[in-house]
Amino acid sequence: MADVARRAEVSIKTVSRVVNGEPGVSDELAERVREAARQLNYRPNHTASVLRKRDGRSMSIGLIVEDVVNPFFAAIHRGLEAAAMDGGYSVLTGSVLDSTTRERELVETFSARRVDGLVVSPNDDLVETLALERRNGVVVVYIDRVPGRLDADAVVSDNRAGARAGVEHLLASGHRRVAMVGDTHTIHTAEERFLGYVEAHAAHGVPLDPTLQARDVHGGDAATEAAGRILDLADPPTALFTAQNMLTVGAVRALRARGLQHQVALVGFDDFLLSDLLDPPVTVVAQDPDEIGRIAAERLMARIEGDMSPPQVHVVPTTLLPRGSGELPPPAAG
Amino acid sequence: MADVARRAEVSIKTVSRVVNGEPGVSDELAERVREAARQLNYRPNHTASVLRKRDGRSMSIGLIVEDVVNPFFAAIHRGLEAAAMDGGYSVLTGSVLDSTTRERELVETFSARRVDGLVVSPNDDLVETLALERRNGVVVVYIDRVPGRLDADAVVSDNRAGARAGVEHLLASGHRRVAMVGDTHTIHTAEERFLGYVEAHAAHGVPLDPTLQARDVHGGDAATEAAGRILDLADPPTALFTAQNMLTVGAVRALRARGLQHQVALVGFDDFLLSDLLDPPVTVVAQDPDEIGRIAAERLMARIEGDMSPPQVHVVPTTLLPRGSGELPPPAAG
DNA sequence: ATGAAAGCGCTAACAT
DNA sequence: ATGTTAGCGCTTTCAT
Repeated sequence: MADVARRAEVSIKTVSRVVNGEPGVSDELAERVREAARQLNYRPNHTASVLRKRDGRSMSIGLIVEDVVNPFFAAIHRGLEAAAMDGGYSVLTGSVLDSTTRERELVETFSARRVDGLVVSPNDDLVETLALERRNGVVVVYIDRVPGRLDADAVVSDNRAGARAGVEHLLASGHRRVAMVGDTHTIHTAEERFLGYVEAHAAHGVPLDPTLQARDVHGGDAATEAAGRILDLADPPTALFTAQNMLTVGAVRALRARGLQHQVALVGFDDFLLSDLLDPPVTVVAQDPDEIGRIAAERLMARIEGDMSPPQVHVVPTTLLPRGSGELPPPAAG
Repeated sequence: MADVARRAEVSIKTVSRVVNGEPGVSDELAERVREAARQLNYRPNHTASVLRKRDGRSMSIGLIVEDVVNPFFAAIHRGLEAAAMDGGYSVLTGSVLDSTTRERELVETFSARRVDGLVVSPNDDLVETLALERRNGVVVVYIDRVPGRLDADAVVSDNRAGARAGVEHLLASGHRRVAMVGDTHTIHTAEERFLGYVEAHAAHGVPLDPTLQARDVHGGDAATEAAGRILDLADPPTALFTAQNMLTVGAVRALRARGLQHQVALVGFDDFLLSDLLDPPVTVVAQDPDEIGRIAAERLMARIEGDMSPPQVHVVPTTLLPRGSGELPPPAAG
């Protein structure tokens, strides 16, 4: 900036005014400054500007997700990025990849870089860590999970209602033995989906059979195995409900391996690419991850800009997409 | 930092030494400083540190891709992030989403934030913009495309050899009319894959038929339409080669719509989730995007740290994965 | 082993 | 309308 000032033969402050579009500079000087900046290929140093500014906002936010390759999180990322960019914010990203250490590292790194806010899917450990950052003025919005003590906004799918709708869809067409494959039960989201499964059964007066429930199943391979075990039972289910996209894919493989994909019905939670091209096409309860990302960004920006209203849970509705696998009828009663 | 110094009753410089693990502080003082930092919940201000430091490296890099939701770029993102984190770098991300304006904005934003380097898949316009940034010391690595004038490292799949292998796979099993659906021809990558298609034909002495070539096809819907048009020809192809993952999916839809998925062979470039679960399973030429991301990060970090060797193209091999769709034989000669 | 002072690129506060 | 000076949080340089 000093170089530009020298070249344009004005004071540094005048350059600052022109660069930031502040009033009080004559057209002539402004043009001289712009020309000098062009010649020197000048780029404002945003970080230096932040350092000096009164409110010190860095106009950047951090997104911490389990894995950017998971299409659900990738879509959240895109929704968030679009909204953030509209608001003038940049996005730092990090994948946790099941490593608690890495999670902490990411929070610390982003914090040292003075992000104005963080969007995270928290486990209860992390909520503690985040509490410290928040005392330093970092704003937090939770996605995909609602922490035990709600100390900040959270944006989640309507997990319970969505799961309930999916399972009721099966029960309504006559299924009485509906198995469930669910993720780690300490994850709030997984628990909610399980409750939806339970509620659907209660609503239809169908008793629950614990042998049909595989919980704490994490990842596609584990799901293939778990679904397989249940399908191989002496008294097997006539339908499956899988509570997460990777689990659904795992279950499809298990059904295929047994040639049961046209006999046993399947409803999955969370849509995935090509689900409509499988045989049969897979019925899913679709989430709206783009929207989750967008809302998270907007809540975060509102908070950064001073919104002090009490923390809220923002619930994004889900949509049941009947495609075939969920409409297979139960075998004629024997 | 001043607060910590006051609390520990030492000078600012001593705090700085402790925080940065520099020698020359007695154990006793160091412990006092650490305790004060803990009590005050102190976080070093990385940006201030960068501003003052001699070499002024921000230890951050920017990744600019077309769309973080595309699994190919998502995987690159993950590979890049993992390697960057190992090297102590943070990652800023941005999706271009087919907008040239946005592309420029992202470059400027990242530049103003003083990233040390950028990883981008460039179009020729952008290469100009980037040249300016590079004069300011920003290092660039290209991915997925090789620009006309090679002024920086590039990391790409072996597009030509991969495409050639895929098409030869079809020709070797007797196909003589192999159609091609390819992306915008100004994209270097698309052009290379087309050349692979041409080379395969030359190697097998099979003449090219321009009516079987749909180029400049962008996105899944366009591919469905383009593949459909070719399949509806009076003298249709017996096999398809699709040069990008979205195009492959589009072609699958076109085949399905006509009930031809078991008659017309299909080989796609770039693998995609569930390609093995479709009916028939889709034969693909798989890329290794994780590896592309990793190598890009490593080249970038080496350059940032002063590697001045001439720019190089790093070619990542591809793998033909025969799964079924590519092994459908041509109909018995009539 | 410890610290005081200057200054990175910029903006706030106050001149002129 | 334009400029001067101080200082953001930190590291460098140079003392002690």
